[in-house]
Amino acid sequence: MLDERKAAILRAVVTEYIETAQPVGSGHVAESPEVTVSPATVRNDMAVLEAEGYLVQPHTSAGRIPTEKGYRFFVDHLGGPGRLAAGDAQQVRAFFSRTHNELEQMLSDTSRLLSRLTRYAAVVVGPQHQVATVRSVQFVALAPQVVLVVVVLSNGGVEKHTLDLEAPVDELVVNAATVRLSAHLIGRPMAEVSTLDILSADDTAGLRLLLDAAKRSLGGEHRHDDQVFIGGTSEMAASFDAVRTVSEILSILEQQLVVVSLLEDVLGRGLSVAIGRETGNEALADCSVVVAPYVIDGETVGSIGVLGPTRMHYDQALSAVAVVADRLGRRLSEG
Amino acid sequence: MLDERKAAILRAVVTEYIETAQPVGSGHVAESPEVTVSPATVRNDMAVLEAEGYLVQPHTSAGRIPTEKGYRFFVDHLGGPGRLAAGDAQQVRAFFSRTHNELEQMLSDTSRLLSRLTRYAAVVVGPQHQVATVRSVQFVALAPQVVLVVVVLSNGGVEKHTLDLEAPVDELVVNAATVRLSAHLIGRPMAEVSTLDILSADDTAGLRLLLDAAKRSLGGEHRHDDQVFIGGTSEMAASFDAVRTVSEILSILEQQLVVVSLLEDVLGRGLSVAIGRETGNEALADCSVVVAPYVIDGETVGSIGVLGPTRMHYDQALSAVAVVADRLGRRLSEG
DNA sequence: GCTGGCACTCTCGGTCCGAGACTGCTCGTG
DNA sequence: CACGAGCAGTCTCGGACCGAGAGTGCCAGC
Repeated sequence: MLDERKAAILRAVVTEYIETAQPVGSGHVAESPEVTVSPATVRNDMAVLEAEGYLVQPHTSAGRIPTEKGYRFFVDHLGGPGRLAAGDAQQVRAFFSRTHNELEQMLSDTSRLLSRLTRYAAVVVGPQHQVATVRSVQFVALAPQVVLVVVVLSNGGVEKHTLDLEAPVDELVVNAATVRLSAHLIGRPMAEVSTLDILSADDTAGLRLLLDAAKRSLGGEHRHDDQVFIGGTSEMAASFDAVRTVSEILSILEQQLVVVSLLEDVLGRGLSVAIGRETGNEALADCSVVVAPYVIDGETVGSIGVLGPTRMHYDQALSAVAVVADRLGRRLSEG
Repeated sequence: MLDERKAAILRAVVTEYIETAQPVGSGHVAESPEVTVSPATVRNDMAVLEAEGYLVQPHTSAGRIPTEKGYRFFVDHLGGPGRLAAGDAQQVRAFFSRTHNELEQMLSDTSRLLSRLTRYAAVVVGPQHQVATVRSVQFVALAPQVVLVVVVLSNGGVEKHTLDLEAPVDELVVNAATVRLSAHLIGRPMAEVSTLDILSADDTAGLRLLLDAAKRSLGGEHRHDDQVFIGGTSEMAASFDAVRTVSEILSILEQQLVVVSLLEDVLGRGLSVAIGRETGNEALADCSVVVAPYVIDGETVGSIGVLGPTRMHYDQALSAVAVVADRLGRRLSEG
């Protein structure tokens, strides 16, 4: 563990480096109000901090910059109170009290809000449909062998699946399927669809075909269906200085699956911040990710996060993400 | 108009500059097989081309680079045959013969395909719902004063609108609205919704309220609802060398409205290529946009395009966009 | 009218300082 | 003996300088 003075020095280095992106020398640290000793003493401590892996020197006779371990200590032990600036808090309140017509529109706007607040890229993973209850089910024939099943959920979400059948089905069968599935599913959470016993022995082959396809499609692996909304990539780009880096990060962000599993990994590990390689993604070595889950009616159904450089304003990002996640969850719980 | 030799010289400059991103000198041009004169002669002609605004010199005693006017002439008069490489053509065929379950998934994948083919950012604007015919209409109550109207279209698209009502409506009214609107709308194109006379004199106030809200919402300005799928931003980023530029372009791409109107502007002017400032957007001064409409059942319903640096491989981009637009339209026409 | 030749210009990559910013170490001091 | 002042040493950075290379414009000759 670090003694108090070393912690103060580490904190000064991290905050100044985040601000200036320049290696920080002992002189600057000594000027910090929290550090009351002379530069020479600071130098001794910085040498220790380097030996213990919290700081590195880009080259001899340069200042120091934090390592991942340094940021980690900063985030874990030196984190500020994390209050949102008054103006920003006001902005969030205003945003969520405005009316948002469509669910997707609102989630997309939320990612913009979050990126505006933090000036980093923001990711919003839409609420899992699993926990929402079903309000309506309908089969619609598009072609003789193609039927669309449309499910409307209590949170305003709509899920649709195209069913490609092996045999043509009749209009009557399609209607029968609608009636049958509605009876079983309405009022129940989506998650139950895979456990339901819908078929009965005297159903026609066509009806069996259709219901079976619907059950497989609706109950299947849903990872695939997660909606992801990403905003603020332009702001994110501005905080790096190599096009190469930006391009690699964009490439990651374009792979929605990767983004979703990234967020869930981070959440799963019980953390809400992943720094550099902690993200588990080599291409994000220069990035940090701040994630928070959001909760609807007591259930964790999705997550939001921001992605920025390792030299991120962690306290601001943490509080922004926390507040927005909280508000979003509450807003979606209402109705 | 340019005489044949000057045209050949311009072409050589443009192609080499596109390849190397370096100013092109008279020596290189003279080595081109299409140019048979000596460097000295080339120099004279290049001076003329510069005076007429087709080329510029970054500084004295450097080679020349094309101006927007130079690119424009190149695209208009010097464009190659524009055949897709065999491998790429194969890739497109394979892509469109694969099954794509959901419409949105397919459009999103199409933008990826196009960006992979061209190595620039690709934009796909989803088919306007206006021309598709309605297959199903349903009202679903979410809360006493909130009703969702869900419309399923013949192309597999689903449109949903949240209706915030001034007064609570009854379940019976919701069902009545479903029946009524279905009767009027099924089998007709979406566009007709605003011209329909749905209400009759003896309708209850609740039904009037609901149908009226639905009509306004479904028939309203639909610009807002255009679905836009953007892919390949990472590849686009890699072709610029200033982070600042990349960030500005990303900022444009994040504003979907701007992107849509950009594509439509370009189409509207009867062009399919906009070079630099021709895009009408100052932030895209270093970019060019190649756009093609796609046609479903004889109607132009959407457009696709790529966005890259002004020093773009125009012939490749043009052919890729043309082929993909054609295939996409055909694919969506089938069923 | 085209071309070879030539003088000129401008960038680019290297080298070479000197200034500045740090560090590590040593030694005096409370 | 912990701290701090002082000092020598190191490394980067920016500017000056220079030569090589690339390219141009012009001119004279075929």
